[in-house]
This record gives sequence, C-alpha cells and structure tokens, in this order.
Amino acid sequence: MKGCVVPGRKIEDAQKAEQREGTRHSAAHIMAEAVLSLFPEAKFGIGPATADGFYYDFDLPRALTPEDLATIETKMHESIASNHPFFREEVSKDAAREMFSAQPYKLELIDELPDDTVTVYRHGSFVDLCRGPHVTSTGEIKAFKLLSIAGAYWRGDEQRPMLQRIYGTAFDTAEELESHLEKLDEAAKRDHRKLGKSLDLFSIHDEAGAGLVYWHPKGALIRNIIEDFWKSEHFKRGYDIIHTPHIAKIGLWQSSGHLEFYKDSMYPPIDIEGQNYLIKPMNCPGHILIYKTQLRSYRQLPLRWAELGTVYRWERSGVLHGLTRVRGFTQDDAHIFCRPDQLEDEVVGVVEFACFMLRIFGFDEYDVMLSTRPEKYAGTIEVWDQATDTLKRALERLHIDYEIDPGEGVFYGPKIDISLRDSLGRTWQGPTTQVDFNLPERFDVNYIGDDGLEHRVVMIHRTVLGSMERFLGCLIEHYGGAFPPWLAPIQVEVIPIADQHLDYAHKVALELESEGIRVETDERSERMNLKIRDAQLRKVPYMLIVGNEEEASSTVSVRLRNGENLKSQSLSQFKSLVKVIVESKKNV
RNA sequence: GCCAGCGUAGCUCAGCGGUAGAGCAGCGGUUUCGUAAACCGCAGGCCGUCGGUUCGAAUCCGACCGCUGGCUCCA
Repeated sequence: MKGCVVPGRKIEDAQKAEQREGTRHSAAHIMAEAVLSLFPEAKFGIGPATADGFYYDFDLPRALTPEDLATIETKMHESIASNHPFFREEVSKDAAREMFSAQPYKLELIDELPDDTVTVYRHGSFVDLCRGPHVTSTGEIKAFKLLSIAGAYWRGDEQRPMLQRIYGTAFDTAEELESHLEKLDEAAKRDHRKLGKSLDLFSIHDEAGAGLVYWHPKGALIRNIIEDFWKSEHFKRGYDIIHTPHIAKIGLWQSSGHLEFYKDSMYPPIDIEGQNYLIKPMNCPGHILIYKTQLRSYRQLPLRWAELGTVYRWERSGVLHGLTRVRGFTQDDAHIFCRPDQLEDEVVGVVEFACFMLRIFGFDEYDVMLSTRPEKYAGTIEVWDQATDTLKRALERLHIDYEIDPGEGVFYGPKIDISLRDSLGRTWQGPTTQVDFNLPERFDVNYIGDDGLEHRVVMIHRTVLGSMERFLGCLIEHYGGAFPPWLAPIQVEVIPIADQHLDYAHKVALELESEGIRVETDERSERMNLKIRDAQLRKVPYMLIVGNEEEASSTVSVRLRNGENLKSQSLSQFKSLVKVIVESKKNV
C-alpha cells in the first residue's frame, strides 16, 4: 500500500517551526497591547499561535470594524519600532489573581492551571498570562498582517459569551508573509463557489432554499462521469448497486435509533394519511430492509451493497458553505454485511478502495483519523472496543499512519476518516468507514452459520468519496476548475479562424465526436483571439485552431490551456493523443 | 443558531437622503481576422423582501430571507 501512507507534514526544521510559533504568539501579544490602548476596558480571552498565524479573543465595548484593524496594525508597528524586550516572570497564583483582577477570563484560566505558580510575559506596559515562549523583543516581529474579525464563543461554548476574535498572520521574513498572502489569493481564485458560477457548473437559489444544490448540464456531466466510474469500480470489487426511497415511516427511524441519536439533524415529519414519514438522513435502514427480505446464509456473506443515496440533514444556517456543507447531498454510500471473522479483511478492502479512488483524482496525500467512542453511543463498551481494535488492525495491515481522535465516532460505531490534501495543501474531509455493531442488534440482522444457528451480522457503513457534493467542491478547487480531460465537460474546442473555415471545423468536430470525444465548435463571427480567450477562460483542455493551412493539409493546430502551442498535427494523430490521455485519466 | 460584514442589470462592481450608472455578457449592424478581448449602436433594474422614519429612501431604522468570514456542529 505504498502511496497510501501519509507522508506527514513537510519535515520542517523543528527549530524554525518553534521560532515561527514564538513570532506569532508574540505578535498576538503585541496586538493585544494595541487593542488595550484603543479600548482600556477590554477584557482578554486567549491569544494563541495557529497553523497559519495567530488570533486573540477580546470582550470589547463595541463591535470592531475593518477600519479598526488598520488602526490596530499601526499601533502594533509603533510597538515594534520601540523594540520593547519581552520579560518572563513566575508569580504565585494569588499574585496573578491580583494582577488580573479586572480580567474575568484570565481569572478563570488561572483557577484551572494545575501548578501553584504561573508565568506571565511582559513587554512595555503590557502584561499577559502566558506559558510562552516569546521572541526576545517586539522589534523581532518583521512581517505580520491582520486578516479578519470573527465572533468566537469563550472556550468554544455556545452557552458562554461571544468574544470578538481578530485573526492575523506573522512570519519571520517579509518574503514568507508575501508568499503566504499569495497563497490565500490563489485559494480565493480557486474557490469552488466562484468557479461553479463562472464555469456554469451548479447554482444554489434563495427562492428554493439554502444548502440545496442545482446541477447545471456541465456540472452534472462531470458528476455523471464520476458516478459512472464509481459504479464500474464497485462492480469490479464485488459490490451490487441498490436504490432506496427518500422517505420512510417514523417507526423505521425509531427502530434504527436515528430518532434517538440523530434527531437534531433530521427534518420534522411529513404527515401522509395520518402516518408520519421522515426524510432520510442516512441510507442504512433501507439497506437493512432489503437484507432482511431473505434468510441469509454464511456462504452469501459478505454482501456489499452500494447506493448513490441522496440524504437530507438539517444543518444550522450559519454552517452552510457552497458544495462542501449542504442540506441535501448524495452519499456514495455502501453497506457491507459480513461475519465477524470477515470484518478486518473487509475494512482493509474498503480503505484500499478509498485510497485508490483518491489517487485517481490526483489526491496523493491524505491524513487518516481513527475516531473512538463518543459520549452519546449505542451498544456496549465491549463491542465498541472490539470494533475499534479491528479498525486499528486493518490500518496497521495497510501500513497506514493514523491519528486517534478520541470520542469523535458516530453514535453507532467507531470510524476511520480520510481527509484529503488538495494542490494547495489544504485538507478536506473525504471518505469514511464506520463499523456498526448497533443496527444489526436493533434490527435483528442475522445469518445462518455453518452450525445451523442464527448469528448476528456485522455491518460496515462506508463512502469512498464522501459525498458527491463535497467531493466535487473539493475537486473543483484542487484542479482550479481546469479538470483533466477525462472529466472536462468540453474536451476540445474547435476554433475556425474565419467563417470560411466553418465547414472544415465542422468536419473536424464531427470526426472527433464520432470517437466519443466531447467537442464544441465556436461558430461565432468573432476574431480567433476572442475565441481562444473564451475557451481559455472556460479551461477547455484542447483548442484546435483551423484555418487555410490546416484545411489544405487536413491537420489541426493544437493549443493547450497552459498556453503551450503544439505544432500542427494530423487529425488522426490528435484523436489518438486525446484518447490515450482520457483513457489514462491523467491531467495535462 | 450565535457575532460581524454584505445583498444595486445575467456577471463583476460604482453610487450611500433629491428619484439609477460603468465594464463584460445579451441583441442589431459593420468587420472575416493566425494563438488570451475588433468597432458602432440598442436594450436591460420595484436597488433581496416586508414594514417604519422623511416632503422625498437604493441611501437612515427594524424584522425576515439569503450570502460571506468565523464560532459551534458535520459527509
């Protein structure tokens, strides 16, 4: 399973990382100093360094505006110019309580610290409760920028006050800061919501409802290509494909435990002739109903049933985001019904499958997370431990590095989540594999063993892409909208130089079309330059320029979307080039 | 859901108390061109929705809907 192993973060000089953290943490203190000078009555939350920068949370008498950020930055520059040294002091808790008597959040933190003495850091007239470390003086902060203001609950608890958080970033050199800001720009350009609009892939409508996606022909085409590929890979791996309805009587969801454990994510019932029906938030109960239509023999297992199942989940309005967080989405779902002795092999197969799928789409790096028993759970601790161990063994067999996320499993079982890293190094939540010892219990899902007795089946609930919506969103950003030819809605744009070349252009297009190539001819009476520009903006992989020369020699002049101009080639040459590239699913 | 910001033509945006503007796209012409934008003209908006303040509201206030950045929560 080489290649599926997570390479981990770039091996950065540990010292440098530490230095950067000190820089960022110090920048947070300098920012707090600036905020305090602007708002003497400010109450301070926490101000840590993060993976990309730093933030600090404040309780302020009024809401911050973007203009405030500029003022705060100016004040920070003043503090940096003064080059105040940072001093570390150890003080008793009582002394600290006195020192921060006007700072209720700090007092709360002091109470929770385990040791009798705490450390504070001081620079200029500003002092903060802090573990450190910091740079030696404020003048060492060479490159920082404040980025945004956001609300954040104190200690992440929505029952507690909401503070104002200022995000910023800092680096040890101006060049590093610059390249980080460029990366943010690049990410903004690749935003799937922007590209979805400009490439005419999908839309979401106020009048229809938030978090509900409408796929336009081009977006739906990409989705269909992926779904077709997905289906054929499932058939190859011994899966069957099934379909189940979108609503079911409330009783089914009571039996499954969803009503008990998943109620917050489900929509209210629909009354149909006095019976209450619920829209499905998951596909599992439907698959179980099909399983139970027969007595199953141990010889039949494992049964692997896959469904592109559209589910609806109630998500709070504030969390919706483009395609990656929606209220209706299609899971590339499957349930595997197996015997306990088959579980490990099945998990191995699933994780291998997921890694295979990701690699096809150009995701070579991913992080694997094993989530264990949450607070609200169904079943017994013994069964949970058993399932968790099986998942661990499967990952170890695959030589996959993973981290454990304690308490983050679903109510019905532990899970393996894979998050993918895109071309900008950002992570996205993708495939998931969940063991389920619970539903078989609740629905009494059995098979007849070789001893002639009934045995409880084990279920695996899994996706290999995650959901079509989220995966497409991630894919759009990963490729920046420039899809590899096998996925590109239009693979070839034929560009006649003048109207007189239209006949030849049509001939070329027809021939490519007959080979199953997705081709379009730009028939407009416009200049060639404009047609090239438009095809370029639509990120069409191949542009074929045809004019007098090409027509005379029965060739095409090939331009790639990276601006590269391949020399003229015969139509048949070009045809086989495209076919090979599409077949290989490679990018160009 | 919470905090903050934002909703103006199909798209990107300007206007921010005196009655609506640009570029691109669209439509009609002219142009027939060699690797990222030819030219001229026309048309296009209850300024998110509802209510309030005002002689007068895109502009000020409120509610709702939606979007954005976060928090919390997730495929």
